[in-house]
Order: sequence, then structure tokens, then C-alpha cells
Amino acid sequence: MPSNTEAAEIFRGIADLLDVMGERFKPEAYRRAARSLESLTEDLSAVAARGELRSIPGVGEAIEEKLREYLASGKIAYYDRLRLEVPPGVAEMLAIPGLGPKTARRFWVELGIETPDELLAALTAGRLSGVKGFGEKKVAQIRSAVEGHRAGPAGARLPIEVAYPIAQALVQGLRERAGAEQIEVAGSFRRGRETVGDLDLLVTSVDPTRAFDVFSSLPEVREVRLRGATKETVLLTNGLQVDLRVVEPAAFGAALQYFTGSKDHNVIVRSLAKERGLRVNEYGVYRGDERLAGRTEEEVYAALGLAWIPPELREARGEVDLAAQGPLPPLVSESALRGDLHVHLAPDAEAASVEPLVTSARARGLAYLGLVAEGLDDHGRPFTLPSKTQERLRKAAGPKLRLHLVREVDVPSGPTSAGREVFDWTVLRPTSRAPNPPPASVGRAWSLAVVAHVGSRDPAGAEAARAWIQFARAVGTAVEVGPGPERLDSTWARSALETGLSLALPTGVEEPTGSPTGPIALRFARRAGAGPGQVRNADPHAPVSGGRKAAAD
DNA sequence: GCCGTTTTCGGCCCGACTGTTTTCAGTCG
Repeated sequence: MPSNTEAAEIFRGIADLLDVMGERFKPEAYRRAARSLESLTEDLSAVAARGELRSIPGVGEAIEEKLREYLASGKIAYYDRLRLEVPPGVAEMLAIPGLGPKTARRFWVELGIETPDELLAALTAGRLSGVKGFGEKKVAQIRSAVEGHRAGPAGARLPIEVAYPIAQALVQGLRERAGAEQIEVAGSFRRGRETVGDLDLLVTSVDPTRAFDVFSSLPEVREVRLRGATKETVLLTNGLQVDLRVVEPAAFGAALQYFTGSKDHNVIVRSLAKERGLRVNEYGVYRGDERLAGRTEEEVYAALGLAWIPPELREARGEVDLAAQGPLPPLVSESALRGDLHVHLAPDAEAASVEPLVTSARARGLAYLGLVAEGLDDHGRPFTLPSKTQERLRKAAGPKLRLHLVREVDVPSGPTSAGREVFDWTVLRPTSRAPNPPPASVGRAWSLAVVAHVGSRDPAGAEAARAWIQFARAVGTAVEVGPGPERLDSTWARSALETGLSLALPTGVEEPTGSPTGPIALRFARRAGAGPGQVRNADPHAPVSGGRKAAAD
């Protein structure tokens, strides 16, 4: 079964092989097409059926043809041919840090080394000593990199919810001890991508050396990879790579813009600058030698005639063209969230203290909570919130925080309509990975519902997600978006918004302060382009009082 | 191989860092 992901993988494979063959621009062209395919919300075959493959950024005549071939046969002959020319182990060597296409090619052509294993053997046998360009240090560096590569697949991307607390700890450490003034985590972390390959930290400081010293002595840091005048790269104990850059305040905005990316976004921004006789780099926007902007991102975009673009949208999906026409429509923000539609108390809620939940809800400025009063606990056992606990909660909440009772129902196996009068709304929880939603008529038995607990991180999950989004559309419910394998990510959020659905965002109100659920869910929604009007819990009124129209669809 | 209200040909981001070098090549982001 052809898939967008597989097509992207093939293109990346082609790019690697072309790299080794010494091609200059083709590899990047194939990689660009691969990135586009991955960010497509729609299935490739559907785009092909409409004859619109060429509308995908980076897809031209030649790549369109290869995509058609792939959809028809599952294969691309060009790729197979390249693989005959270049031994697969040579391309694999590109995955070794510090070893690029030029070096891999030299190993292959000049020394007959075709795999990482053969490279290690050659190093051990001393075959590289005396070879031009390979001094003692270089040999040691390559050896260490090859061994690291063999030990495990380094550089696996981390889910953002795993990276989030790490980033927070690093930022806090730097802020407290390094005398850093402005600190920001840039890169794909700031764009709110589902996974991050590394972290890019950016600080302003009058004393870069001190910042680097403090940074490399943080408990999370295992080793320093490199240190220059403006940049330090370290490896954390968990293997994550982190870059720290120190810039002067006058360039902070430009550096932040530059290192937030994405790559494709920056290419577009820079070529636009060129058209206008300007030049953009990480220090600022320049006309000749004159720096026009650099202190803030707003300033940088403005100097190019653009409105500021939220980081989550910087993915080269037309956002630059929009920003050239005027301010972008506002995205949902933390302060826009007025309630949480789906809050769980711990299963032993009878004993649990309810005050932290109420305090946390107030701190977040929430006006209402939809508390799951009946459903299944983490182990799938039926669970009812004791009425005593409900009472304690109501008392603690007071008049400003409204409590609503919510029922969480397994679909399609759970009950249908009984109990409507007791509960204010229903959370639909598809049974694990069920790709088979019930008919929409069943779903309409609820006055309002939120589809939650739909994951999408594997092919089976993706199929289920597609089906449940269709179901939600037919029923007129919102779908929950957020981090973790049990929620829809930003790509699915975009897909849901495109079909006219609204989103439900968890605020993380029931979790300890600083937990990543709320902020990440918000980033995913923003990444999908959601405005406040498209988020159900950005409505100041709980869905029961003002939102029955939502069920009408 | 892609792309185009200056181009259907001739561009394609560019600066930091390292190592091996005596002025630069390779890699990375």
C-alpha cells in the first residue's frame, strides 16, 4: 500500500545516493519534495487523482512522473538503478556524524570501503594514516563517530512532550546561573513540531564564555562536542544534542528568526529580501552595510514588508505570501482558553485533595471544567466520581469556576443515550485503535460530544484517525488535540479544521504546574492554524449553555 | 530537479566550526 511517508523515504534515499555521486542541487530538490510529502494532510493518491501533484511544493515534471510511477507500481525505477550504482553501505555512512558525501565517496572510490563495518576495520588496520586530509585528530574523530553509530541509531527524534521538560530545565539553569538576559528555545521546538531532533537555545549575554561554562556544567550535560566564539554544542545524558548560541541584544530578533526556521520558510524569506535589494542573516536585515533591523522578530519581518508570522506557521505553506498582504488572522492563545472540556481526577478521587485542581484552574483563568464523573479508569475499569467528592469540588470551586459533569463513553461498545439528563456533555472515547466508528445517527444521541483518545502515530492509527474525524464531522463534535500517542497531533488537527470541525484542547489543569500537556496542545492547534473561534473551549460559555447549536451540524 | 510580476535559463542561504592547511575543504544547521 503506497503511502506519503514511504514515498518521502524513497526520495530521501535518492537524495543520499545522489549526494554520494557528487550531484550539486538534485539532492536538495528531492529532500524538499520529501519534506512536502510528509507535511501533506491528504493522501498522495487523492492528490494524484485530481491531477494536482504539481501543486505540491518542490514537485515538478520529473518528480511528478516518479510519484505516478510509485503510485502505480509501488516502486521507482530510478531509485533501483541508483542503488545498483552505489553500494547501500556507502549511503549508510552518511548517517555517521561528521561524515558527509565527499568523505563517503572518497572512502568508497579511493579505498574500496563500502560499509561502516569496513570503515572501522580500515581504521583499526591503520589504513587511513598517511591518506591526504586524514590527520591523527580526524581519524580519532571518525573512529569515535563510527563506534557511536554502530552502538545505536543516534539522533532519533524525541517527542516534544519528552523534550519539553528538558528544555525547561536548561532554560532555568541558564537563567539562574549564567546571567543571561533573553533566553529562547528556537528550532522545531519553537515551531511546535511533534518531534525534535535537537534543541537550539539562544541567549543574549555580555559574557559568552561564562554562559558556555555554566551551560556545560549543567547536570543534564554529558559532554561538550564543540565550542567556538558564539556557539557551543553539547550532548545531554539522554543523547539529545543541544546547541547554545550567544548573540548581542541588537541581533537577538534576527538570530531568533534565523534559528527558528524552518529551512524552507527561511529560504523564501531570504529570496524575498533579495528581490527587494536586502540581505538577511542571523545578525539582521541589511541594505548594503546598513543594518535595518535585528533586535526583535517583528522588526525583522517588518523590514521585509511582512507582518510577524507566528513560529508555528513557519513551514513554507504560503504564510509568507499572506504576511505580505497584512497581519495574519489571530491564532488561539493561552489566554483565549476559558475552560477544559475533559478533566480527569485520580481514580481514588474520594481521598484525593480537590484544592490543587481548583487552584490550578483559577491560575489559568478558566471559567469552567468538564469533570469526568463516569467512565473508565486507566486500567479500563468502570469508575464513578463519588458524590461526596463532587460536593467538595463544588464548594472549593465557588461561583466563579463552574463545574460540569461529564461522562466518558467507550464507542462503539459503550452505552448510548441513557443518563443524558445527568451529564452536561459526553466525551467519546474510541475503543483502542478501533477503525470502525458507529453510524453518525448513534453519535447524534448526545447533545454534545468530544472525540478524545484517538492516536495516529502509526499506519493503523492513521486509518482510525481518518475514520473518526469523518465520524466527528457527521455528528458535529469537536476532536481533542494534544501530545502523546492517545491524542491527535497537529497534522490531524489541520485535517480536522479543513473539514470544518472545531478542536478541544486539554489545558493540563489536572497535572502539576509546568507539565507540558497544555502548552503543547496549544502549539499543535496553532500549528494547524486554529483561531480562537475554532477551539470549542475558547468559548467563554461551557458548551451546554450556549453550544447546543453545535450538535445540529 | 525546481522555479520564475525583473528570468523558460541560470540561479539555488550562508555563516560557524574543525582540521589540516599556509588560504581552504568539508560538514552542519
